[in-house]
Amino acid sequence: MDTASLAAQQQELARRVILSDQFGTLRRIAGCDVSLRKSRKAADGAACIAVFSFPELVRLEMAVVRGRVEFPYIPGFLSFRELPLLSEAFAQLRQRPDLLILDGQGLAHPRRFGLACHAGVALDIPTIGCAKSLLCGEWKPFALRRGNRSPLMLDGEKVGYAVCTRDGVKPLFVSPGHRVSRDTAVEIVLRCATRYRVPEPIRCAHAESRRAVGQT
DNA sequence: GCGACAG
DNA sequence: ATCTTGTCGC
Repeated sequence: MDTASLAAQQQELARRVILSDQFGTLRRIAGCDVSLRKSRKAADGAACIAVFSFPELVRLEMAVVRGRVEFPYIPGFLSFRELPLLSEAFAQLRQRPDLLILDGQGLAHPRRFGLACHAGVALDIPTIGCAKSLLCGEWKPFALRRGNRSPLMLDGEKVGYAVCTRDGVKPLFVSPGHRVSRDTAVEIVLRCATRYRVPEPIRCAHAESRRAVGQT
C-alpha cells in the first residue's frame, strides 16, 4: 500500500469526522499511547489505554497490549502505525470510556485526518488530539501562562490551538479528533492537565506502555 | 530542487 | 518514538 492510496483513504474517512460536541456527561476519559522497542526489521510495541474518572482524574482501568508494529513511521500517516495495536487495547477494556485523548494530531493534519480523527471514526467514539510538537500549521506566540492559547491555522482555517497547560512551559497542540469541537477540546485538555504539562491520562498511558516494552 | 516533518 | 550522559534549575 503506497502513501498515495493511504492518503486517499484518509480523505475519504475524513468526511465522517464530526466537529461539534456530540457526547453526554463525561464520566470516563482515557489516555492512549504506544511505545516501541527497536529490533531487526519490525518493532515490538505496546499500546496502553488508561481510563480515568472525570473530573476527579482517578485511574479506573487500564488495558495494555503487546505486539509487532510493522508499518513505518511516516509523517502524516502515524495512525496506520499506531491504530492497530491501540484498537486491540481498546477492545480489551471492560467499560467503554466516554472520550479518548490521543498522543498526536487530530484535525491539525494535512488532510484533516490525524491519529485522533482516525481513532474516533474507527472506534466510533469522541476523541481529542493532543501533540507535544507540531506537524503542520502556524500559530502566533503568546504569553506562556496556563490557560492561554493561540489558534492553530492551516490553509486559512482554524484546525485547533496551541495551548499552555502550565506556566512557563511550551504549549501543546490540541485539535478535535471526532465528535468534539475545537474549543471544548481545549477545555477538556486543560481540565486533565493540572499538575503536569501533559494530561494525566496520556502521561499514565505513556508510562505504562513504556514499561510494557521494557523501557524502564 | 529545498526544507518541514505527530510518534 | 528510540538511542544515550551529563547537566542546569526548582
